Amino acid sequence: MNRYYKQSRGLNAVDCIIFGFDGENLKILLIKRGFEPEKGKWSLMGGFVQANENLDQASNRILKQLTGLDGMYLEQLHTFSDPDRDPIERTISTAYFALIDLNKYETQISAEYHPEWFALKRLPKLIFDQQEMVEMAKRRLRYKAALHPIMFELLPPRFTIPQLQNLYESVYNTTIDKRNFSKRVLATGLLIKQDEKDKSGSKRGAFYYQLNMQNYYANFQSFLNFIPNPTHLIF
Amino acid sequence: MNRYYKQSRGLNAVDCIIFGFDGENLKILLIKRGFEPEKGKWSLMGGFVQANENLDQASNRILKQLTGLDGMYLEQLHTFSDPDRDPIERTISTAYFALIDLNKYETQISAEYHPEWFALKRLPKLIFDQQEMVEMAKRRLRYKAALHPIMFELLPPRFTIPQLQNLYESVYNTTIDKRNFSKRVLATGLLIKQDEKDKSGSKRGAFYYQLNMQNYYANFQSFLNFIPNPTHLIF
DNA sequence: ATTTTTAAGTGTAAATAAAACAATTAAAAC
DNA sequence: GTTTTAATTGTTTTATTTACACTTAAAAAT
Repeated sequence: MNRYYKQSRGLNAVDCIIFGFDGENLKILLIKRGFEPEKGKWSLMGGFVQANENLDQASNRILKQLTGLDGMYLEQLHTFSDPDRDPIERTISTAYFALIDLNKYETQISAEYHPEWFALKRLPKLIFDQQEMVEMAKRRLRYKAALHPIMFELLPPRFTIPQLQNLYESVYNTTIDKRNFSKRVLATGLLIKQDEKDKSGSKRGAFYYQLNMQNYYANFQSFLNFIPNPTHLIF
Repeated sequence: MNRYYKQSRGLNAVDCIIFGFDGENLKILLIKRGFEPEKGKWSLMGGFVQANENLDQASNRILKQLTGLDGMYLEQLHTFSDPDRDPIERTISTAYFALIDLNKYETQISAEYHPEWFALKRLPKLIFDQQEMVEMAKRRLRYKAALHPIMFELLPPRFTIPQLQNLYESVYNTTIDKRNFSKRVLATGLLIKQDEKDKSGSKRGAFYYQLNMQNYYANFQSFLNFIPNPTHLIF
């Protein structure tokens, strides 16, 4: 036997929801779709899965193509499979969500896709079922970040506590008491204080911190609680 | 255009990890695979996705075939996609995990699959990458049940607090103080005490409770905390 | 009938964690 | 040197979680 008999075959694709943070707003990276149907419309970066690769490899390949970056935080989100989600032919697409340090990303690498960052609050209309993919990715990010220290993936290697707090506040659209916030994050043992300060945000300057990578990997799976009242937050 | 050009097409399947609880042990339902390759080996219940259905529909169809049951708790888990995971031809499989009330399930409905319940601790060897699927499903169940009230899906409509505690203890392989446990579950407002007792487990008998369905659906997305010290539990 | 056995049911105090709250300080700008 | 701005830091109060043991209902045994 070299094929299963009488089964319908289709295409498999991946679509990537790429999150970045510019210090103000949580954003996602969109491209202008380069082929029909819906050519020229805003779209998630995606592509077909090749015969010799799995979904993780496909999404990594596609992200590298667009951003030039390797080894970013990448997580399988959900597989979308409505028979008619792609009008051309049946295509089952697995959505991945990626977190990148927006500063590392260089536009010129992928000029052919005309990529642009859009604030989550001001997304353009997306093709197919990608709106739903983005909604799910937002929910997942909020869910996961309430419990695990993944937000660091959106920041540069050196960051300040006020920057980190801004990020949390913007993802959860809330405000957090800064005394309690800094107590909490420092109590995790994940941060190492640097000697230098970031002077860009204020006159006094704020000390840089770096991740303690050892503790980071060791504690990644344990629960955190950065967000006040997670009991009452609905995701 | 009526097809994408020069792309490789393949099969899509679903595989179901079906959990049940017999009062003692957490179990999963396996079948004897009915076709080659690996015919006659223990396997998850699964099947190919048809042209006119999405993955949720496919998994529901397959679960109905095996158990005769509709509308059980069912959640997409992860899509497994290594190019050679199925030796016959490329098949990308999406794993679903299902929670059912083991009492509702009737063996005779699906005699052709020779299904059997196996305690998680004593699983037979499974085909392909299904071992990995089961591992992931176990992790997901423990993760999710620590935060959301999904364990009720494994119990009959009327259950006792000691039964519920047994279930939690067996899923987390731990012991919980019964005073604290009952305080916690009653504090959720999810349980309605019945007049009758279950006399099967003890001389004195334990009062039955039922889910308050209104609160159940309303609070499903909020976090719970049934498990002592979730901060220190590693999933 | 009385006693024994078994698991169900229940309350309080101590410890820990989370929330509320405001004054001081570093450094640039003027 | 004075002003301005945001960073930094600690304590008190409140809420939650944990630890801990005796009483009771009901069947079974005598």
